[in-house]
Amino acid sequence: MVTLAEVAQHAGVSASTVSYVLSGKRSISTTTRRRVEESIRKLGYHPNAGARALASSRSNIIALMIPLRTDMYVPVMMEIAIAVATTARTHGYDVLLLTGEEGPDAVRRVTGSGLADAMIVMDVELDDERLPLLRETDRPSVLIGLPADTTGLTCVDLDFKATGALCVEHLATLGHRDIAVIGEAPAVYERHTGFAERTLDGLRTRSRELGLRLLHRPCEGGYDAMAATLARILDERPDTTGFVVQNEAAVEPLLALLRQQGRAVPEDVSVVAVCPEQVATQASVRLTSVAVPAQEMGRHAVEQLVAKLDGRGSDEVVLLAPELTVRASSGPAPVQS
Amino acid sequence: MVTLAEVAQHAGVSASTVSYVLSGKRSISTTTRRRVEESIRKLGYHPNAGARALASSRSNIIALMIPLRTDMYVPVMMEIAIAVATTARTHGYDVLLLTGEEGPDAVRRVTGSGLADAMIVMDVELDDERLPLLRETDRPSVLIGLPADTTGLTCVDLDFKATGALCVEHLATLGHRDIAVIGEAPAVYERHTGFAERTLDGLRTRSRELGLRLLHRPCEGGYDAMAATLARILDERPDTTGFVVQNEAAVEPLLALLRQQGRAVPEDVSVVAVCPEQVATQASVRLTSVAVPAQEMGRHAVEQLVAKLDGRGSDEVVLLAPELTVRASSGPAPVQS
DNA sequence: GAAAGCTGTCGAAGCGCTTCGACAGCCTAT
DNA sequence: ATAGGCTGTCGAAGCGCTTCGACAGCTTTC
Repeated sequence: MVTLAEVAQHAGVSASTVSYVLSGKRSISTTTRRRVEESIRKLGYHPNAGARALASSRSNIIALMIPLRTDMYVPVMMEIAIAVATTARTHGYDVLLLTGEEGPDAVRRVTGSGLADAMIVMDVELDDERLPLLRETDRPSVLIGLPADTTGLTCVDLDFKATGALCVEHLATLGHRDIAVIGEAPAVYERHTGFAERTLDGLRTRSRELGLRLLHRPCEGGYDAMAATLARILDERPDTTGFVVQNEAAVEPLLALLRQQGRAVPEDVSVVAVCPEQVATQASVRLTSVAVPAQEMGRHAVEQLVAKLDGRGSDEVVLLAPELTVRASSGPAPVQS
Repeated sequence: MVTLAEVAQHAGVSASTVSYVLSGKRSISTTTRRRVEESIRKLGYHPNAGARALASSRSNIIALMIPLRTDMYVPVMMEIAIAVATTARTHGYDVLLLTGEEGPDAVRRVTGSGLADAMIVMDVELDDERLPLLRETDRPSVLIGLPADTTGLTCVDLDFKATGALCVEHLATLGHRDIAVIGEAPAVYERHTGFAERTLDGLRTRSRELGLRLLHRPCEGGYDAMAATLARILDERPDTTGFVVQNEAAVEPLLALLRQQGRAVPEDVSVVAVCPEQVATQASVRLTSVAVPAQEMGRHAVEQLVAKLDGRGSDEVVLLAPELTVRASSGPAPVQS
């Protein structure tokens, strides 16, 4: 391993000079800088991460806590993770991958050991047990998601309430009066994951305002679960003509079932999905949808964090505005028979 | 931040004693050990990661390079990543997430800086440019995937050649003579990703041995692409009764199209998929499939790596045996008309 | 032309830990 | 009783870097 000292010797300067060339924290003459940079290149020098962290008490690592379970939104999680990793790199940070498994202990361990300078927490529950720790530590953090109480926290998320409202509005504009919501698996609601409840809130509030009838049914992914759920919905509300789906794994089964039952999309029923773009465009009917802006969320979270680490930035909640893209799965409600 | 020295003082012992309690590298009397442990608990001590890394030249971090593109196998990647992270934790390691973006430079940076003790590389291409670096560095590494030349490398992967053979055998046993393979996107083959080519190899070799007719067509995911590909296949080989699908995003579209064309699964045509279990069980027809053992691959990779870091273990290629699970999408070939 | 201010460089301290050698105190074997 | 061997503990060195204060050699200012 090449060390700073060796570079210094090779360039004929002191170690501190090399350090300052690297960090830019003091001015260095152009000639010296060039000589040092040349030596660094020639020797293939890479600063030792441990030594750096020890001396500067900065590890240049951002911790990312992802959910352990993979019962939902896997591609979204992955996209966020990748956006976080690439954005972090552009700011000189690396990303440490933590699973939710350890729970609050992971937070303690990471902040206590100085392993990471800051952390991003995904899959936040409404009353998450990690929140008190995040609030009291001096390490910056950003949540992707929205807990019940956001005081002293920085959050980034899609505005799911507005998303729900947007879906309902779209269907209402097309003349639909009876709308069914096919939601995430029951476990997701039981866990009080914020986004699911907020979407529902938006759906309900706006429906009421617009005088629509709304029926919400959670649904496991997969064909069989969807079949049962759909049967129930059509039994309870035979006049349903609008569907809002917030469960990737239910999208394709729903379309298949509707087709099978002779209900044409969008002529007889309209479907609006809340899902990644890829799912919407690759489905068997191109779906009118509100996209989950995974990449933007990841990027934004890192940028907030870097700002905080640089002493800029402050606690705030950023809710990204939803955008509804009209595709082939929604159209005017059929004329009342 | 609580330091080792403070713990030592609190427990009335020297710093080195505390260190030895923590590492277990020298014997410590039970009474002392207990006293120290008590102090650690009381003070909420966490060893400083940087200092540790510097003094021991061990960071206790494993780097995981995941592919940047998300054009295939996202859930598999995620499952591997999570398995790696959780397995690593049970051995006292954390995981650093690197995207393929930086390419070979990431390898240089990580090994040069001592950021990670070892690395796991996913999405290996047949002639990957990171391989020379991995071979010459003294840091252990494990590839998930199989390059063309494995000398001096440790690899874990599903035996995709055997997987291909297994799919063909299953269909042959059921009496199918004309088989079509719906593969990954063309880009995947152009990139010479090992698994795709190896599967194809297995499919072809075994077909030849069994006297079957085999047609391979790459396919982008999604409904439209699948429609075009299927039309082509049935045009070229109208007698096709067996399908092997190796592209998650093509599975559901294929089933929908077959249904739409009045080809019943499994009465008229059989479908065998190479995909994660979840996809197979949640599809609109429960799919006969060979599972990609993502979790096992991740776990195995970490265990190999830990063995190497402990001075045990050696270079070897481990190909996991494929297992075909018969479900509802395959059955006897229809009687020749 | 002396005081004051810059600029560019250096030396040394110290970050918190691991680990090596030393050694005190005790037990066992002769 | 004494040499030798264990066991448990300590002190000190050192890992490779950052950063602070010092200062030499300039330039500017009145």
